[in-house]
This record gives sequence, structure tokens and C-alpha cells, in this order.
Amino acid sequence: EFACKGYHATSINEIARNANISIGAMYSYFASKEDLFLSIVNEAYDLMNEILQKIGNESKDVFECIRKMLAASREFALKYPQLNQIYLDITTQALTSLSVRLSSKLEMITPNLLGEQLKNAKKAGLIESNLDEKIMAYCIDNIFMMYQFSFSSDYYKQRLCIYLEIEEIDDMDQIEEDMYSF
Amino acid sequence: EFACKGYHATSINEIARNANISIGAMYSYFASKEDLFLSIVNEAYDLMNEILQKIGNESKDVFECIRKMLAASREFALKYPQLNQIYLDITTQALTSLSVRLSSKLEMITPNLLGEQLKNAKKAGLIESNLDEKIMAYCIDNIFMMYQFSFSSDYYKQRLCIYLEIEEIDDMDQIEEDMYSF
Amino acid sequence: EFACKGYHATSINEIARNANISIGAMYSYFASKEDLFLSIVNEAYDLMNEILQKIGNESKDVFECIRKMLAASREFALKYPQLNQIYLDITTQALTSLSVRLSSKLEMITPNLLGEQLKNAKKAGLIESNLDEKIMAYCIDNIFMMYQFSFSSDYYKQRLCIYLEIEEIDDMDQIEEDMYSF
Amino acid sequence: EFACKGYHATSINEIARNANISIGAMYSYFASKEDLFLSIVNEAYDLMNEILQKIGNESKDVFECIRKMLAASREFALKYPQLNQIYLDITTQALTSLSVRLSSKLEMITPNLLGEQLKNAKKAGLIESNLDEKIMAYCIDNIFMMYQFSFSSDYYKQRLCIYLEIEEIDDMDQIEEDMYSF
DNA sequence: GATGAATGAGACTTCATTCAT
DNA sequence: TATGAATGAAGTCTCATTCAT
Repeated sequence: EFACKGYHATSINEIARNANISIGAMYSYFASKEDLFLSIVNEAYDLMNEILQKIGNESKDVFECIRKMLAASREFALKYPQLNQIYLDITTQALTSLSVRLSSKLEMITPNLLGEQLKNAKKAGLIESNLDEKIMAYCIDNIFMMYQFSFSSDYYKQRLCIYLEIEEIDDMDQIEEDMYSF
Repeated sequence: EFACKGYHATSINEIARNANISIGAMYSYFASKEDLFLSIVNEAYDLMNEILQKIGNESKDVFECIRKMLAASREFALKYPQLNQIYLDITTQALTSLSVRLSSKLEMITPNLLGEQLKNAKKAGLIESNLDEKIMAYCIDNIFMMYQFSFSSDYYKQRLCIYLEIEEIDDMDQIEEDMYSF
Repeated sequence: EFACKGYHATSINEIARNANISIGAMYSYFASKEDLFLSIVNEAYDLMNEILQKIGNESKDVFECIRKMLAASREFALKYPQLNQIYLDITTQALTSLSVRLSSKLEMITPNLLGEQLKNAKKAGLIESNLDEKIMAYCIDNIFMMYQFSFSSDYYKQRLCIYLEIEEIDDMDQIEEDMYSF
Repeated sequence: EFACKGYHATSINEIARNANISIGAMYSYFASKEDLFLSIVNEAYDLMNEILQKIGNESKDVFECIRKMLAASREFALKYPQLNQIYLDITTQALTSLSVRLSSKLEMITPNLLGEQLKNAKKAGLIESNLDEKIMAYCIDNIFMMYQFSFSSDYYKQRLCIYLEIEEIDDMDQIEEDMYSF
């Protein structure tokens, strides 16, 4: 419900009805609509962080890291399409009021992960020395996020298709390979 | 109202009150809440397309084009912060139902603009020949969009600040210069 | 509704239904349940103050003042029985939360009125000099209030009947005469 | 809970939670919310009656009786502030529906107690013969009740302070002495 | 006998839309 | 044409009470 309709258009009563539980039961599990929503969002963050942490520990260098993060974006988006939609919603200014209670929201793991790998790559001479690794990390993650959203938002999906002149996102391996090359 | 609160949390009655217009008058100008919203969105698209069209005609090569588009992202976001917020809302899956009536939504001008310039650059040997220009255009525009959103969404603003380890987005010229270098 | 059931047991929806107006109309007149209630209470205070002010201006001495206030208590209680019930409710600790917005609540007119008259009576030697006029005013008004409530609250009504060994409060003139004598 | 919030605003579930008792246990002790409330009220009446009975047996004449009842009002109010608040609630018309089941409610002990003492005083020539002892008893008890409520209800507390031009009810002995003199 | 999850009617309130004036 | 009072469905949330365990 939250993923398809967004926070405000979603009705707690309808969620309860679809879940075959009474409204009262719903409210014994979650104190409020906000509470339920934030529970979902936190779960999403935990799942994403788990994946990212694993990538960080396993990657030898930036290049491997980038490859794995592209795959991880796809993996998360396809495994949890609704969480991914909600994640997109969260970035919206309209839900800023909720983000006050989203402490973990910005405990972003990617900046450190990418930044560290890029610094090492620079030391190793794998990257041009005149490039700022912080900006690089930001730009690269921009690409990841938009790619990830293209699996859950019709808008971003169509946008990707238009850019690549394709009908459907089928050959993800090829797309990721090309993005990696870039 | 739409920009700050999002579509569903916005009240038509309140818009009319703030505009010092009667609700009746409001409904003589716009058939429905949806209608008013889509009018705003269409105006946003027109304004953005206007800016992009100009860039396309004026740019000599990809590099100039990229520079100008980065500046244009910033310009649009600062000149029309609310339209930019609404633009972000539109990309959300939750508002997809509305965008059915958004005919112009995906008449995207950037793919052609960037794609063409990149093809020329490739012919001219300015770009490695093994890179796919469609993917390149997509990735580059991803960076633009996220940068543009960072001016209107607290989430993306904080995200940029965290990546760049800064408190506030001040020196946009430097940021754009570094992004351009990348 | 408020008078019979009390604030919390009263339903705004039922008030609207009984008033043959829609709930929406109700809420266009009064912003909230609290607002409606406080409007009623304020009206009650205005009506009471009006009566008391008149008494103050017209009374030559304490004795006339006491007579008139007894009659006024009865008059108000019989003319506005529901407002009188609500007034009793307000004195309850349970409605203290509302009283924050009841600025006029304690702008009590009686203390000054009675106090002044008693001071004059003392000067004129009509009252024993060892009596404190502030306490006297308080005690006398206590009697007034309970008498007034006896017209609107079954509890206080029965209590009066038990004390006077009567079935019904009929001969108010006699009662007031006896209270005045006391 | 009942004392602070009033009957309708009080939640049985919350009472059980605060009492570290399961709701089921609560309902095994008391058949309903009403039942629990009436149990409390009955206890309050018993406690008050106990105090009053003692006074009746111990007092030699009206004057001693009045003194003792003033002290008893204070004593009860300070010893059982919450019961006193609930007692005030009960006098409200809004709770009349409940008091149908309050059999002991009006088994008032004071009318007889005061009435008897006043009759004796009249016989003994201590009181003017033209005064009605029933009305006298009623008026005197009015003063007691309001004094008693001034310890538990913010409204009556403030009212007393305004009359006596004090900030806080401190010197109760003096107040009672002055009331006694009156 | 004790537990507490579950129920669901009903409370307050909002708001897109209509339509008599 | 312009107004804005009125509508009422629908949303969030509470809570007295039940009953399977």
C-alpha cells in the first residue's frame, strides 16, 4: 500500500482489511500510521546496509566494488521492489516531516565505502590524481541510485528505456557492464 | 503547497484561501485538484525544456554541453525550487496514477541532446570508442538529476553534503567544476 | 448534549445530527469540539456576568444585594438550566485541561461585588466588626452557588429536598426568604 | 485516573496497565468500568460517613459540631484528595446516569446530624428562634462542601484564593476559624 | 483462575466537490 | 460569473469488552 500509493494516500484501515486483521489489532502492533511506516523504512535500511556492508568487506578494489554495487542495486530493487519504491518516496521533500524520526536515514554507508576505495585507487595510481575522490564517489553513487530506482518507478524505468532505446529492461548484465565501462 | 506537502497532503481549499480566491473561482479555472496539479507540472516541463533547448542550440561540443547542463540544473532548481520539488514528486511511483494524463512527461529532450553530442564526440575521437554513448548519456544525466534535486530536497541536499563533507552547499562553481572533471 | 452527558461523553456528530446540519457545516462554525464547548461556556459567563453587573449597580446595601443574588441564582438556573449544568461541569477537576483556554473563567465579579457591599455595611455598623468580610463574601457565595446548582443537578436537587424535607422545590420565595434570614 | 480525568476520559485498560494487572484480572474483579467506578465511589462514601458519624457522637453542641465538621472537610480532602475529586464529579448532572446504581448516594448523614444539633441549640436559646433550622443546616453544609472541594478542584481552589486575596491555601486554621466566626 | 491479543463500533476531524444565490 | 456554505465519505485512532489459551 505504502509503496503503490505513497504515505498520505495509504489507508491504515485498508491495510488492516487486506491483512485480515482488525483495526484494533493493527494499532496494538503499531502505535500509529507513522509508526508502521517508519518500521517498514527502517527494515528497508537494514536490508540495504546489510548488502552494502558485505560488499565493502569482500571487495579488493574500486573496480570490483563498483561492479558489486551495481549488482547490489539491481538485487535489492528486484528482491524488495516495494521497499525500493518507499525508499524513493523518502527522498521526496513531502515526507521530510517524517524524516525527523528517521535517525538512521542518513547513516549512509556508501560514502565511506566508495570514498575509501577511491582513495586507495588514487594512491595506487589507478585513478587520475587531479580528480576529487569525494565528488567521484558522489557522482558514481548518483548513477547507482537512479539505476536502482529504475526498477521500481515507472518514471525512471521509462527514462532508462528511452535512453537505451529499448522496450523493456531485460539484459541487465549488459547494461551494468556498459555502466561499469563508463 | 504541492511542493512542500506533496499532492495528497495538499488541500485545494487552503490553496484558494491563500490565493485570496473563492473555492468556486478555483473550480472555474481548474476542473479538479488533479487538473490544477497537472497544470503546474506541465508548466514546469515547459520551463525546463525551454532551458534545455537553448543549451542544445548553443553548445559546440559535449564538454560545453555538460558544463551548461550542470549550470542549467542549478539555475532551474534555484529559480523554481518548488517546481523542482514537484518534479521530484512526479518521479515517485506513488504519483504514477496521475502521470497517466501527463502526456508531455516523457518527451525528454536530454537523451537526444546528450546522445547526439556524444556521438559527434566519438566520431571526433574525443571519447574512447569502446564506450556506449547511450549508456554514457544516461549515466551523465543521472548525475545531473541528482545534483538538481539536491537543491530542493532535504534528503538529497544532506546526501550531497555528506559526500562532500561540507555543511552547506555554497561553492557551486567548484562543485560543478569537479563534477565536470569527473 | 454537553449539559446532559458532559464534555467527554458528548459526540459532535450527534450534535450535528440533532441540529440537522452536516458534520462539515458544524466544523465550519466551530473549529473543534473544544471550540464549540468553550463558545457555549463563554456565552454562559457573559449571561451570568450581565445579571450580576445589574445587581451590583442597583443594590443599595448588602441586604438588598443578597436578596437579589439569591433571586438571580434562581433566575439564571431556571432560564438557562443547561448552561447552569455546564457551569457545574466546569468546576470539576476533570475539565481542568480545557480551562487553560477559559481566560474569562475566573474574572469573577461576585467577590468584588459582595466584598464592597460588606465593607460598606461594616462601616455603617450593620455587621459585627470582628467578622472578616472576605470570608463572609466567600461563605455567602458558597450558599448561592449550591442553591443555583440545586436547579440543574439531580444530586444537589435531592440534597436540598432532603435538607428541607420536601418532595419538590416549589416555594422558592419561601426558601430564599429563609436563606436570607439566615 | 478517574479523579484526574473524569469517568469518561478514563481508560480501564490503562488502569490495569498502571496497576500491573492484566485486563482479564481486572474484569474478574469488576464486571465493568461502571462497576469499578461505583466501587470506588462507595468506598468514598463509607469513609466520609465514618468520619461524620464520629463527629456526631462526639460533639456536645452545634458550635463544636461546626468546628469539627470544618476540620473534617479539610481532613477528608487532604487524606483522600482523589476520592474528593470523584465526589465532586458525582454531583455533576453528567454522571447522574451512573448514580442510579449508587444506592447509598443520598443516605446523607449530615442533614440529621446538623439538624438535630441546631434544634437543640434553638431549644437552649443559643440561636434566634425565627430561623429555620433546616435551612440553616443546608446553608452551613453548603459552606462545608465548597470548602472541601477547594482542596481538590483547581476551580474551587482559585475561587477561594480570589475571595481571600491569597496566593495559596496555607493557613487553614485561620480560615476555618473565620468561617466558624461567620 | 489468569492472561492479553483481538475486536469493531464509534469518536473527532478533513476536504474535494457541489450548487443555490 | 463569482461566491462560499454545505455535504458526507473516509481517514486516524481509542477503548470497553470478550475469549481462546
